[in-house]
Amino acid sequence: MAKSGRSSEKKKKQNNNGNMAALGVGVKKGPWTAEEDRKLLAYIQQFGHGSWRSLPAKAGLKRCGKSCRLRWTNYLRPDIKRGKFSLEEERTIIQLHALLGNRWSTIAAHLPRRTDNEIKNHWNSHIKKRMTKMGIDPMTHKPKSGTQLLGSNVNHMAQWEAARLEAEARLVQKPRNNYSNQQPYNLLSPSSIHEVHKTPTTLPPPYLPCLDVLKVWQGTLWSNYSINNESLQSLISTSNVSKKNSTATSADQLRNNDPCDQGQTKKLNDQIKTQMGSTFEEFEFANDASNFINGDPLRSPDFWEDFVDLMDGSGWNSITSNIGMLVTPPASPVF
DNA sequence: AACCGTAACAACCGCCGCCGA
DNA sequence: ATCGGCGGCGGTTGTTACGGT
Repeated sequence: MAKSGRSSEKKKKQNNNGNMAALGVGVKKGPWTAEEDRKLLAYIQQFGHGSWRSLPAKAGLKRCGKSCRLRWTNYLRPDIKRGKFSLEEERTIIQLHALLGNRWSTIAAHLPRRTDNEIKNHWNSHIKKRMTKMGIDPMTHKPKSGTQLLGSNVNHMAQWEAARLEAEARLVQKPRNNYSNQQPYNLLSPSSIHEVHKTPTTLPPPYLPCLDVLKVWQGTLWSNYSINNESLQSLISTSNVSKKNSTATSADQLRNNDPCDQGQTKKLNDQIKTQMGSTFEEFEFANDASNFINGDPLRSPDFWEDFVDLMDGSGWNSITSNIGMLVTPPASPVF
């Protein structure tokens, strides 16, 4: 904890955060009723959630603010996708978990319209068990025999990629979390509140940045798993999605699916990727403005030193000359 | 029909970090 | 620099549904 000066008394207070019981008022727990859902939804529709702490009283609920917030974010929010996880979603979860561990909110940021709670539950009740059955340690993503699934170069990439994914998650989460902060929700009125999650949302999809690096990463990581594709397939799902689909390369993904295709930039990236191999990630990071928040780079000075060395003089020149394009090298920040 | 084990998922709890006073 | 309020996160528990005996 960064703020070490906090007293235990304060902690006690915090643990009762938003809890009406702390105020001596009876607070309801347990499953939410349809009536409670209706009240919560109606209030947020009209006023936005505002302060969660004060919401229950205003909305006429005998719940704590925290409970209301959880009910909203994990169940009532209209931009939530529910139901079975697709093959692609499961694969993304496994890959991101290999990189990030149990950082469910970060993982959720890369799965549009899925909540961290849902992903966590799905991991614990489905994926984790399947991995264990297959003799794979779900925490390390390695076979229990100890054989490494990831090559060393991939591990190196993983370090950077984990940082990258977290940074992207921050970018994703900000607009999504602010979605209803102070603004009333403008929804259709479903006949049953408990059908909210089945009702197609009238809201625009949450903002998601283009995850080129994730795509590249996925292709690389997947091809570096030493277990065969049939095993992976059974690990992910029993569905009949073709092996060809499931093992599409990052280049294929960029070529076929990339909604953010920017012509020459993509061509350059592809060429550089070929030229640079695993160091492509470093290039992309430096070349992406979203890796800087308020002007601060999301990577360490050490990284930039390495990167500048890499890009210095002949390295960059050989890449650009092979591509046949005149491109200025990405600038490194000043520390 | 009753009981039991398991799966799935909703909800809670405690801790932590951020931010404004 | 410190404190308190607040929201978010991850771990855990509780509840319900369902299938097998």
